[in-house]
Amino acid sequence: MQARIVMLVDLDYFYAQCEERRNPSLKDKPVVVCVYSGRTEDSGAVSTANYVARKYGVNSGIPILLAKKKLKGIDAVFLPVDKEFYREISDKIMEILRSHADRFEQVGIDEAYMDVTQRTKGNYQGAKELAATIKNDVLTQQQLSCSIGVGPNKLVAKIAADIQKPDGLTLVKPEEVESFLSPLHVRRLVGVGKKTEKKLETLGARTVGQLARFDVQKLIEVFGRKMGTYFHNASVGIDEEPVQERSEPESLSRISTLKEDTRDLAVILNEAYKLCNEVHSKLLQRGLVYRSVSIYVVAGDLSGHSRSKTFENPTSDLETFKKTVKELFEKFLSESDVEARRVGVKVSNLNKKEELQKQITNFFGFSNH
DNA sequence: GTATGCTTTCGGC
DNA sequence: TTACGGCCGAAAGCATAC
Repeated sequence: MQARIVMLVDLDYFYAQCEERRNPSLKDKPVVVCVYSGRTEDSGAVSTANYVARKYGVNSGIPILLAKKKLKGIDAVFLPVDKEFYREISDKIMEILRSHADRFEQVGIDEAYMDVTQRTKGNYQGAKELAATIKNDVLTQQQLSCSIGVGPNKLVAKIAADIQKPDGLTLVKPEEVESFLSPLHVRRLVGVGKKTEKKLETLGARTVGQLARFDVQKLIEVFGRKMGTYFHNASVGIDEEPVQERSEPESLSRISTLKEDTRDLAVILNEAYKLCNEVHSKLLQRGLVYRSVSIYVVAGDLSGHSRSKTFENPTSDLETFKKTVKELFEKFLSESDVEARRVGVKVSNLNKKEELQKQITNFFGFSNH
């Protein structure tokens, strides 16, 4: 059993960089890729901005109108998201990355983990050269830059990739892991959210280094065996999570913004059913069945609310989906007095249809041995 | 007590 | 002065099971 070498490849400011590639004259201007909600002209939020725009404080998630204010008087370009175009580019780049990996795991549209232990023979100089080759291949074949983190596992590779970007390459060798992680805030560890951060702070652990000095037993007392052990391991850079193909998504959802805020069930369902149709057609395309249905409401004050229901048995039925969505919105409206600004629907607990049938067949047909 | 499953909320991109 | 998406998986809280 050899020590692993894992890479995390992150495509830089992905949507905006795709737009720069399509129209290179944008390159020296602020480029702001926006999700327009359609409620009013320019209502919506910024999805991604290039680094020229970021210098002006234009970051992901801010309102489009705020971005325009920050860029007032500047020769900036605002574009709507073109997800299909980005998806095409992503697919081609992921193919390149996959060809350089022993094992490959795509995470979202612009990130992937690669296990490169075998082909680098566990050698970090080899890994550095491979990473440089990958960056060069992506640049010459698809004209996009990326940032790569290299380390002994996914946890370290992911954090390393964040150290230098855009166009970064950061290696953290096993003997460097401790000094690399020590000064970082505990919040950077996967599994540490706001509440856990608070709890750890109370215990006196703000940084990963401070967490590492805690007795495992103490952590187990506070967080339970599973999480306590996990936190201890993470704090000293131990992470055994394998790089694994992610074949299917865990959930499929659609959300959209209403013309105006409302509590009118008919208006809400009219929109929600359209979303159901779209989610359902994606389900069929992928040959998936669902076991849970959720609805989502963003209120006028932008607070989020949801309701969900899980069935005993999986189904792919559209009418069941819509009926459940209706029940959940009725439930939500009776329990809450907020007005809906955006409404969404989601299916989760997904499974491949054929595999389900295989399981049933196996169970009923071939289990008598 | 700890694990597991379900529901709701949070937060990254 | 305010302004505000869409999608995903992770986190957190709770109930129940072992």
